[in-house]
Amino acid sequence: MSRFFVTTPIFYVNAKPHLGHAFTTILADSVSRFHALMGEETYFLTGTDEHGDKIVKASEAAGQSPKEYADQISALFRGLAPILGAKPNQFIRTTDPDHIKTVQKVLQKVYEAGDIYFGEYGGHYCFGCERFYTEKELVDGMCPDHKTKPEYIAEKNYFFRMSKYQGWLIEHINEHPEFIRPARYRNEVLSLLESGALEDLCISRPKSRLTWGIELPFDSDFVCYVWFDALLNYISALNYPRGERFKKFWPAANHIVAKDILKPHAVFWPTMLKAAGLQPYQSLNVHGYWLVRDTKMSKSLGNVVEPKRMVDTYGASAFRYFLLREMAFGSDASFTEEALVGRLNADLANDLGNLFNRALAMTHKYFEGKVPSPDKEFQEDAELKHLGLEAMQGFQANFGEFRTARALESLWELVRALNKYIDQTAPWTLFKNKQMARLGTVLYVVLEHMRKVAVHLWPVMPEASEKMLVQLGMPFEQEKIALPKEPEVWGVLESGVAVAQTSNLFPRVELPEPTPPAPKEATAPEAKKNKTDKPLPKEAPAPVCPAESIEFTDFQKLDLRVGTVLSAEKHPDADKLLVVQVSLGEEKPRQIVAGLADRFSPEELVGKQVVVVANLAPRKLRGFLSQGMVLVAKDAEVTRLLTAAGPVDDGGKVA
RNA sequence: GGCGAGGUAGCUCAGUCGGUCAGAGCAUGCGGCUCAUAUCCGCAGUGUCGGGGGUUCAAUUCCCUCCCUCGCUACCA
Repeated sequence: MSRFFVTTPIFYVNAKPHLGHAFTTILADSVSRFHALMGEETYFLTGTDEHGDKIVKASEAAGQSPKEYADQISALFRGLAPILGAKPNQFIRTTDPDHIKTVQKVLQKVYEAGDIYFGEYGGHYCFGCERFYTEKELVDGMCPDHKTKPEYIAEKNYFFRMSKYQGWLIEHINEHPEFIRPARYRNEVLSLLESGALEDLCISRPKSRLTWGIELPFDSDFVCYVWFDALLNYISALNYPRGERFKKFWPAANHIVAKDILKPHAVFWPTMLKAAGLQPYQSLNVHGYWLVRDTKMSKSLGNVVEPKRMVDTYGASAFRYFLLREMAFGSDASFTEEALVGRLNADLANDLGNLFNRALAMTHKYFEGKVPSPDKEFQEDAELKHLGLEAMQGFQANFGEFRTARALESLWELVRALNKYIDQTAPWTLFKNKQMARLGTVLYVVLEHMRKVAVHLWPVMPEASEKMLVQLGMPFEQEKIALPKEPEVWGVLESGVAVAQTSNLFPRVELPEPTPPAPKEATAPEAKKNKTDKPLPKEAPAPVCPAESIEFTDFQKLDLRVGTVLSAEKHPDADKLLVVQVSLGEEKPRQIVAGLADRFSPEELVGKQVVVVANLAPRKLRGFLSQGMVLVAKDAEVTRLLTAAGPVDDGGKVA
């Protein structure tokens, strides 16, 4: 029996679950179910990633210990799958003792193999900042923040000899087209690998700076870098190295990730596996982002779609269908409730739901609710079967490669063909003409195809699919379904079996009342149907700020000052940069490197009063220290300096 | 600036190793049916397949160039 292991990334517990996490989980669940129906033994893994500096910071902010904090957020993620109708086989946490042991085993193994070595890292440590600075970051040899000379510390860190495997990885990717897909991400990784030398990966953090992590087995003064720890969940969950699961499911691993974590999965992870003497995973499947009204949605922005509300409002099946139907594999997609409602009505209510309802109703009207026996096959029956065969094959081929949108598109060709077939054969006319044998055949052909559709939809909408099958008098039994044969088998539905009287799985829905403002032209049918005699209310002013709001104290963190530009010149080694000296009423003028050379000439700036961010962390830009940021206002057309309406003393505060 | 991916009907997209390849769904208009969830079926469109140039008997599909969008990166602060 062939095997299929599918994973989501383990989600980082520094924020609550949102649409992106929901999608990844739904996609993993659906492909897992698909492969199960295809006759494979499947294992579906998800979980949470809980170590690292960011978690420490977040827990401090919440006034909790890292573990308490991680427990709390992890529980939210654990609760996500059931809401979505997803059934992972395992939920792993990187704080699980078994995982920790495995990570240490692998570290030890790679260490003994000689692929982990001591190296001296960074060196310039500023005690004020509690961090290292690279040569590049230092300003005249001083800490840019504290203006003190950092101490040179030869901090020993452990490095993974990743560079050693660069050639191997390139070759492996070239030889296995399915290793990273879709191809655009494969190309991206290849160009990354081929463009320059891969550096070794620093995989340790000294405990003096971070203790919230897994201790290195060969040096108790260090903990493991969070990515090295996290990626290993994929095998620790299988009880590497001796577990039954590991023997069964490795290397049949198919990872699903969003495009932001492509590099760790496409570069770190395979080279880690290679170094540990393990075979690389089978495929890395990269999907895009869900945008919200074409604006980026992420943990750090406030415009997060709440998966639970969508499920509560529309049902898990419809929500899953929409996400899997709408996002082209690898590309970004836009989430709007209008689009969701549009799909739900057009595809599910009108096409599929109505098909079920009309077919069941006719079975009751003409055959007392029992599946009729088919008689002689007509040409039109054969044609429909052929179309159905191709539709189902198309579904399977695409779903197997994670292209769920195309798979569903293909299956819907059958759904639409069934509606058409009913119209063409006109059962109501056959009934009137007492052609019962033909009528029985027609209805049987429709019902049997509906069964096939329902079975294929199980991975996408398990709940709805099972209800459809109950309505057809054939409750879902996973063991009895052989999806690979479904396109061709015929006559599975038994004649004489009672079917449901009606089907109301997908009622039409309207957009919930406080209709969100639609900046773009609405595409949902409701937009037109809601038209009344009254003129539409004047469009509300577009929400100006999609970003999350901040507290006043956050604003206060900014030290905005007015200053006069004393001089400005082009940066000698940069096209876009100007080096300007701005008087802020301090002893010395500030040197600010501004990316304005393409918009302003140096002469335009000299003598002007500008607004600058005075407490921005200083940084060297192309060799020149920049101690602030000059603010401008811009639209699509112009860029203008931000200034006060009248003269203000240099150093005047903006508040 | 460099690298990469794209620009195809109002919208979302499919497609072409150059020759019925100008398509699907949604939206729009008209017509039909009545089994059905005001559902379904049929018909009708519009498109300079981003602009320009080139190769060819023939290009949306190949080459060059320009413009625009997005991603990564950088001299983005």
